[in-house]
Amino acid sequence: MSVTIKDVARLAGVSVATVSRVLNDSAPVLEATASRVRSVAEQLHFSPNGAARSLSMQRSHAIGVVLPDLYGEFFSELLRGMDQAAQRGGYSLLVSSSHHDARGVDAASRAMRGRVDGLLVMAPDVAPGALEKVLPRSVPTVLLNGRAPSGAVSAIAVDNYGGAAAMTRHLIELGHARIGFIAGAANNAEAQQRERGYRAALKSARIERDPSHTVRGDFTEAAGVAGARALLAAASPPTAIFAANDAMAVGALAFLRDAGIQVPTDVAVAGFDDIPVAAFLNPPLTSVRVGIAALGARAVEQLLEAVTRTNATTGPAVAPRREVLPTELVIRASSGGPAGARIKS
Amino acid sequence: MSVTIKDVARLAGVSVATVSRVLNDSAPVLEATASRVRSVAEQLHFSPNGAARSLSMQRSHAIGVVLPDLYGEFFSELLRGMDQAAQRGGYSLLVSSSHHDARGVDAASRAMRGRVDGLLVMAPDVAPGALEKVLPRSVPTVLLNGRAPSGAVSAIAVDNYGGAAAMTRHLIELGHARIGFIAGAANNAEAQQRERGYRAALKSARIERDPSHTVRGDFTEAAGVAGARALLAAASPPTAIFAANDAMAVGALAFLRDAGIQVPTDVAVAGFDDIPVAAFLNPPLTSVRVGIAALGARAVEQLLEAVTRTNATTGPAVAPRREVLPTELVIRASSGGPAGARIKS
DNA sequence: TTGTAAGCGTTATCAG
DNA sequence: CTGATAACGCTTACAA
Repeated sequence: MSVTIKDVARLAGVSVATVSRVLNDSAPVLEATASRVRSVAEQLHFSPNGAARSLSMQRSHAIGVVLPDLYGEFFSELLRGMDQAAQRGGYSLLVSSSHHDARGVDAASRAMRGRVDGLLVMAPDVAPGALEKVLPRSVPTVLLNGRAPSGAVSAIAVDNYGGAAAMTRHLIELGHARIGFIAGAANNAEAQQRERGYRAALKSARIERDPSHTVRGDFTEAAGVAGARALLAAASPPTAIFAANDAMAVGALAFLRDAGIQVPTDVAVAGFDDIPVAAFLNPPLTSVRVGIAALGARAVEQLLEAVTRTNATTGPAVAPRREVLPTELVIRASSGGPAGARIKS
Repeated sequence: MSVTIKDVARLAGVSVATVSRVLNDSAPVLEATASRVRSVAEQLHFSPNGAARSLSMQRSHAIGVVLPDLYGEFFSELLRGMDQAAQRGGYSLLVSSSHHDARGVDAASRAMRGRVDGLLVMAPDVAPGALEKVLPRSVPTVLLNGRAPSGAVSAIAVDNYGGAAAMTRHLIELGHARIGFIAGAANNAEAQQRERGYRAALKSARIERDPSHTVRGDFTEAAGVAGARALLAAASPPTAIFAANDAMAVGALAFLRDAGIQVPTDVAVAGFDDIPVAAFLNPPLTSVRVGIAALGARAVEQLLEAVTRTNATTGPAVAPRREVLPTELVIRASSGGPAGARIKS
């Protein structure tokens, strides 16, 4: 098989303990011995076995990431932020995706037992109760963008409610009274929060909500196409369309173009997330900026803090935290607002 | 700490060996004993420690993925395909990104030693020689979309050359003689191959290449904006722009819109990769379809084949393979071609 | 059918 | 400063 610390020890004429000490410089070693060890290790292309290391040190320097999906620019941004923060802390990412129910999350997190020092779980479509039941208590965990669970687990999320409300207000201020909403899946926590924000803003403005002005999608471009089509078929079609995420807004824009409807002149369009491509769309998409990569990075940082604070023997020793990241309105041409403006919410 | 197999054994009144046998059903156990063990394991929420398991079995059921970057829809698609294929085979993904030089790849792959059964390395901007030197010979490895290395390592790639040539021909057939090219980074293998395809197609058509019709980018949207701007500032500006990837094509489209230039009437635009959003752009983007997720999946499958064939004691026992995936031209409105056509190349 | 014990490759403790 | 050796948690002969 592969070359082990024993091989290095033998060839260098020392004990494995000494090799370990040299390579980690965890204890003083005669420079003569040390350099001999180093050169042998070099020649043999030795690098320590991670599994053995994890087992012995009770630390894997890896964190597990459990995701619902891996579709679209949102997730690559999220992973990018996570990976950066992890690498900064000397950690790697063990990724597992397409877990949409509690059982899937359970299976994924079990499979990671012993291989990760902490868990990042994003499961917007799993009920908090069910979720909490399957989360391992052996490693620190941070929940991402879900419903805040009842119990003692840390969570970080985006201000979905506030962002959606701010966007809705923006459209209202632009003079729109009939604002269509392309919602996300009914059981998706983020989708629900954004929808509540939309409704609340309408209510505050004393605008009665037309039920035919809300259609349900699933966060994909195709759903945006279908959603826009449905909204415009309403008895009194909306003059603005707010999609619960950017992918659906992209679909809406595509539909409107095909239908020969001008944006924003005939219908204004807005999205949520502000994925990188949003600024380059035609027209550029007004959106709610989330700072996706920053969200991922923050989640990792919070988790790593808990990990390093967690003494292996005493168990999780850090109070669960709940963090909500603010959003910012980014106004571009698709809404017909004062392009370039950014409004913190 | 966490509950181990010993705890289960003790509470069930059996030996750890029996617990192991029951949980993996690796040997016959009296049903009475078995169910007792299972129920104790259940109650204790036991799941085996992965590191210990890997160490003992010499198999981690994880594969390492070393990437240059994690930016844009290309990489989320790629990871999606990989994750799907991995999950199908009972494997997880250990991801490490932003490795642009041989040293980075070296560090990443060393860090994965003992934690993964195989390695997927994408390093288009690392010279094959340098790359091969740092690749571990202890685990099977598959190279993704790089230059084919000299030696004995498997590789899988997309037909960048053929795809780019086909796209260039498409634009020529549409009547364009001045075709601008927004290239990728000079040291990026994929970018080079695509550029060679573009040049070859021009040559075949006896079109003399205007040096000012090639500008260099870096695969980002911003580079596409700058590239389009530079091309249109040429003494005799091109009537078509072919960007070496879709992200840059997106940037080009954005620039053209801002400049009030009609696509495809004034200038035709084409990209490469056919990322999912391409079909929803305005206008829809003509591109070279790569099947990004399929590429990732295929890479994992090929690697897994090598992994399962690799006997732990005899070392890699599978002949290195080289696979090139075909591309397909997807013609949409941005090139002004017969929309909906798909041409295999 | 079950238990004992020898690894797997490191790190860390304890003598020397 | 260095070497034995006991963990780490699991699997798997080998015995019984």
